[in-house]
Amino acid sequence: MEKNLAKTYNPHEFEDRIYEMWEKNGAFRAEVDKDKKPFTIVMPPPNITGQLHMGHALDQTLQDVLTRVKRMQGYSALWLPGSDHASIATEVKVVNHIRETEGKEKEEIGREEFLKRAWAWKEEYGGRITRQCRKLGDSCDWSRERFTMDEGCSNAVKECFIKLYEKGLIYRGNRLINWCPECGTSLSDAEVEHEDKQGKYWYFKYPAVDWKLSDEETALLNSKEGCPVTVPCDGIIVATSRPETMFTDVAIAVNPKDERYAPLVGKKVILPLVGREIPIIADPYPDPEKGTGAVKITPAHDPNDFEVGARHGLEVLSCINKDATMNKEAGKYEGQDRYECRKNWVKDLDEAGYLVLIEEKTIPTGECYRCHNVVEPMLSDQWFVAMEELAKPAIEAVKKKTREAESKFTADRKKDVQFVPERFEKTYLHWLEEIRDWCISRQLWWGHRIPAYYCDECGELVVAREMPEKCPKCGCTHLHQDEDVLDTWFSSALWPFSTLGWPEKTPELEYFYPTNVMVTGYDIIFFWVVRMVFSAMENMDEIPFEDVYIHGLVRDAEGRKMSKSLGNGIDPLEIIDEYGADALRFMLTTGITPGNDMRFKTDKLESARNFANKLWNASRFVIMNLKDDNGEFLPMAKCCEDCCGKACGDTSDFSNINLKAEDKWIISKINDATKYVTRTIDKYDLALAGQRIYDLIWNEFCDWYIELVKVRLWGDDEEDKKVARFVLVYSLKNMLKLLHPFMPFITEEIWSFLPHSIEEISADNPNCYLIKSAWPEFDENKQFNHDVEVIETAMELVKAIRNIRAEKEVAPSKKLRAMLVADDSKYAVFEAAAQYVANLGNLSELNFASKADVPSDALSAVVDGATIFIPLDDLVDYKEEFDRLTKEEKRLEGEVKRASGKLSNEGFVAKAPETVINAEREKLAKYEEMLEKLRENLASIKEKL
RNA sequence: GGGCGUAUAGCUCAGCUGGGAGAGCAUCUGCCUUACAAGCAGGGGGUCAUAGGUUCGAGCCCUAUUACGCCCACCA
Repeated sequence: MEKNLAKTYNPHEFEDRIYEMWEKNGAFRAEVDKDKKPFTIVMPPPNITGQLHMGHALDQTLQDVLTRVKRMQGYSALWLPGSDHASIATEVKVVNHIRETEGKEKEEIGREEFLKRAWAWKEEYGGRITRQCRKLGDSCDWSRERFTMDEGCSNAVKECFIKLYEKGLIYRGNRLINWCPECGTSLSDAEVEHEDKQGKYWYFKYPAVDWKLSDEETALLNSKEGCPVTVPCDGIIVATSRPETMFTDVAIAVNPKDERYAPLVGKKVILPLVGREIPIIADPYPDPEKGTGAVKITPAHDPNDFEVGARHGLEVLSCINKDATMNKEAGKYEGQDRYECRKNWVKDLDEAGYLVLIEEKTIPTGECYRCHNVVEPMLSDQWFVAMEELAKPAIEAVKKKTREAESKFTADRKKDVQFVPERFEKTYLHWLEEIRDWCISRQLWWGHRIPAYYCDECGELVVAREMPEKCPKCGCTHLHQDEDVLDTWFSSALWPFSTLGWPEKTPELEYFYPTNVMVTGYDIIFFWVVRMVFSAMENMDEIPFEDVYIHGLVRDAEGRKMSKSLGNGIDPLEIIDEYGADALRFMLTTGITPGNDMRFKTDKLESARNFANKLWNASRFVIMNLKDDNGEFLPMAKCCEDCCGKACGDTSDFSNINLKAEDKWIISKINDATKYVTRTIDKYDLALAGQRIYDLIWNEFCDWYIELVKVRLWGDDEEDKKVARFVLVYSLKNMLKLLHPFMPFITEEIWSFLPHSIEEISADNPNCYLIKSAWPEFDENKQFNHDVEVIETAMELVKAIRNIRAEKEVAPSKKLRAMLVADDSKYAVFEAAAQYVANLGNLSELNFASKADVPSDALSAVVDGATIFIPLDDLVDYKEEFDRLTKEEKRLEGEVKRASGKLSNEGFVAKAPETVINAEREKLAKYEEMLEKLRENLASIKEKL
């Protein structure tokens, strides 16, 4: 029975099967294990509203790579999955769904029925997302899966809310908030997106009430350059981008330092058409340089005006309803939509002669981050978190000075949060330093209902976990709960510890917290990262994570943001169907620089898929050669006699194995790569790590080692065959381990075809799956210098021969005769290299010779320490050969010029580090010698021309 | 108004603390060489945005400029 991989790489044949095996065997289960160090990542919970998009795929693959590496390095690695109820986003979807399927509005079916449907939605779509995570290969501990509205998380929310309320950090207040008329709820500042929109300034005249300016005063008023309108003597002109708010203007403000308006302060004007008289007040807010220098004040519809109003004790009148229609303050426009009213109102003002000027302007406009409708500043009773006190520890947790001062003394746990890349620290700090109170109540049903109760009798407010039996003030037994729910980010903010059991003191919380790294996109630093940090500092008195690894956005091939409206989104599941999850993962993790956006190009995917195929075939080659005629794995080298008796490659002790130079070479390459990959992954440079593994497998193992080893596998030396097989398996296994975090499926599949040691198939590891295998070990001292030099010298010569072949268009299959003229000093190296050169260069013979023995018409190539000659008999075109050598001469001349230029620079010799100077001297000597030899060859060819 | 990012081969992008410009794709040439045509071998292609500066030495550090992009911000 042939036991080998299928002929072609087809990820669909094994990806699902392997994932099932992992899950069945509890491979991702992370235990509280005091003998191991914990490593924790808590997954940013995807919303249950939809399906996985490419951003999730990137985010999760990064986390999975990190988790798998740490798991292999012996940590108890927990990647905790979950999903977010996404209050507003889900509610919108469920409302639409009910409208479509039942033809009803949510108010018609009532809160209770609505929530039933929302939970059903959650069951359906929440499950879909976790299935998609599995397709991606996410190695999360599904037994610990959480949901932001599950019982534990809900308790955490209540606990936190009550604690903050009792400390006075949560309060209820009537303040100006952002209101989305479409979603019908308040929004936090972070949920409002600012965009410059094309709009207008309308300049209106507000007529004077019993006053008139003198000619001098009028002239003074119009003395300012740049004022777009001429101000009359009997009224004031103000500009507004929102005329529909005029109904509730309560004053006109001018700057007290603005001399133009000094005579008018204290006077009154008439609100056009409305007829109400309003005062002209002096306040520092208006900027004399802008517009006319006079500003209308509408406290209920503008945050600035609200403050001005408060300073002057002005009335707060509102003319816009929560559905963005006008109320009775708007008089005959009552009931009209805000924009319809604007149109009619401006028209009427114009006809009445109050409209002075219209200016086209770009207006900064606030939009709802969910539905992108224009947000209305609105006075409303809401719950707020007082941010000033909470922000301080969150700032300290990230600021550099803290880190430097404390890191020296921290034993195990870090006290500060490190951003990767560091620059996002600025974004974070800036936002936190300017933060305002957080409006956390939402006029929605889907979410954590605010744990506040009101007495129906006396109106007393009680904040408690459960509804009180009776009012503590009046004893009335009729209470009702606050109708609102909390901002969805309130529960997300507790995610790093609520998922581990807080407020209970669970062993998990003790062991896995603080988490090690939070992986997320820069687009939710404000929404989420900031709030997790201050929530953790407040509730846990500890940071929530040590590192924040910020990644960019996945854009489409043209660099546009993927979005539903553009229809340019790419479904990760479709990509997996076409290329396999491994290819997608490799593409996502190697094509990026931390913090930068990436473009989704299919050529990168193909390249990753081809790489998988390459590995597949190389593995097929290895496995193919492991077997004897009976289809059994052959007994292998010494190491294995102690364990499985097979070519398990499971050792790094080579002392009893008679390694050949190429064996040592590939082992040293694996050591180099392992060191490099370990180092770069520790720094979150996954792309560099992935690239190195790619090079190791493709360029070093496939292109060279396999080719070098073939002749031995096909030879007669049975003992040496065993060595070759052993090194093949050893190399392949270590490469699989390095690659496994990036491409878990294919590596696991190949792994299952390889022989394993007793340890690897022990009871502890019954399925020998790679996921529990150790990260490769590397030995700093194991460099095998001489042998490595032999192989690399051979590689140089082979390349030179191949170059000659290609340039002269000699068929690769044609055997060539070659002569090598080597320097005495490196003779031994060339002697050892000769067999490899002959094999890979496809030479019929390779003789060592002295220059005198070489025919003068031979083709030649110079390498460090030797010249190789290929007598081509009648095939030589001297002109071509002359050109070829001239080209090479120019290259060497360039090298010599560069090196000698440096060395003749006094400053360089005086100031550069000695090692750099010596290296440069050696290079110069080498290239001068090579150039000299080449010129000799060139001269003899020239004679033939 | 503040803050940040990006400009390197035809395209998409790497380039770690300054010490001989790289990859993938595309392109050209030759190959079905018994793991792989999703492949093998060889080649061509870059004044590292511009201008200064620091340095023995700059793609990398500093300053300014230009272009594109992003984020924050209560200018009527």
